[in-house]
Amino acid sequence: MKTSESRFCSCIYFSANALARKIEKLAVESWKRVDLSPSHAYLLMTVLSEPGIQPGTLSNELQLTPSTITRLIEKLEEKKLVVRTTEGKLTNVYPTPKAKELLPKLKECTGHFYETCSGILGKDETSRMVTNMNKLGDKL
Amino acid sequence: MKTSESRFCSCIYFSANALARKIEKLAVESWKRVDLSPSHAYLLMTVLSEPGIQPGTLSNELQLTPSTITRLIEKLEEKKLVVRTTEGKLTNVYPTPKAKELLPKLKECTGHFYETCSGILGKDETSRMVTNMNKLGDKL
DNA sequence: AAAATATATTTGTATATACAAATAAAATTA
DNA sequence: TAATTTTATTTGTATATACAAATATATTTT
Repeated sequence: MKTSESRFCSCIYFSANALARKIEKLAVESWKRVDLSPSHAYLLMTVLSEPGIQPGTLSNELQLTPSTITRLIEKLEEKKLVVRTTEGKLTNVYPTPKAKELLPKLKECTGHFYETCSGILGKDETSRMVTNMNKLGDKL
Repeated sequence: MKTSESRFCSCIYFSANALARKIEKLAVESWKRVDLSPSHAYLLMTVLSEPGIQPGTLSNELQLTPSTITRLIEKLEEKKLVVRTTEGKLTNVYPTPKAKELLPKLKECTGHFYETCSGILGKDETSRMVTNMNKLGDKL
C-alpha cells in the first residue's frame, strides 16, 4: 500500500515517520560498502573534518542526544576508527589513520546516496523538500 | 542548534530523521493522556474502526513490518485493549469494551496533536508538507 | 576557600523497529 | 491426493535512540 493510501496519510506523524524509514533504508544500503550505519558514517565524517571534536558538539551537529553520541562513538572505537581522550570533564574524539584511509570511500557512499535519492525523487524536488523539512524542524 | 544550521542540513537522510524525531516527541506528549505511544494508539484506533482486522492489513495501513505489528498487538493485549483470535493461518484482532470506552479520549488526543502541530507549523504549511512527504514516500 | 550550582559525559535501562528464521496453514501443481 | 509452493503470523535477535540517573569536573557565589 502506498503511504498516500493509508487511512493516516493526512497525519504528519505517520507521514514523517514512514518517509524517514524509507529514506533510512536507502541510506543503509548506500553505506553498506563501508560496513557502517548511516549514523555511524555521519559521525565519523564529522570527526574526520573536525578532529578533536567533543561529544556535545557532535550532539548538536547530528541532532542526537549525548547518550546516543556516546554509544555511536563506542562502536566506532571498537572498530578502531576513532579514539577518545579525556581531560577533565571534556572529551575529544579523533579519527585514527584507518579512518583517514576510509575517507574516500565514505565520500563515495555519500555520493552514491545522493545520486540514488535524486535519481528516484528528482534533484529539485529533493532539495526543495529538504529545505522545507528543515524549516519545519526548526520550528519544533 | 537549528536543523538548518547543521553541516548535514542539505542531506535528506539527516533532515527527514531529525524532523521525524521532533514530531515523534510532540506525538508522544499528545498521547500520554491515554498512556499509549503514538504507534500503539494508531494501531488501536485502526482496530476500533475495523474490528477483526488482520495483522497483515495493519502492517499495510501503518506501514510497519509484520513483526512490529505483532509486538504492538502483544502490548495492547497485555493492557486488555485488544484480543486476538486465530483460525488457521489467519489472526483477527478485536477491540475490547475497555478500548471502546477509550475511543473518545483517543479522538481528543488526535485532535490535540493536530492542533499542536498546526499551531506551531501552520495549518496550510503542515498539510502541504504532508502531501509532499507522501508523494516522496510513494516513490521509494 | 568552602559550598552550591552548572556543565559534559557516561551508564543503566527502556522502547520502537526491523530482519531473518521458524511455524503453520492454505493454495497450487503434479 | 501427495508434494510443492505460497501466504500469514510469530519468535529470536539485533539496532538505534532516548530518558533519567550517576559521575566527574568546572564555575560561580558566599
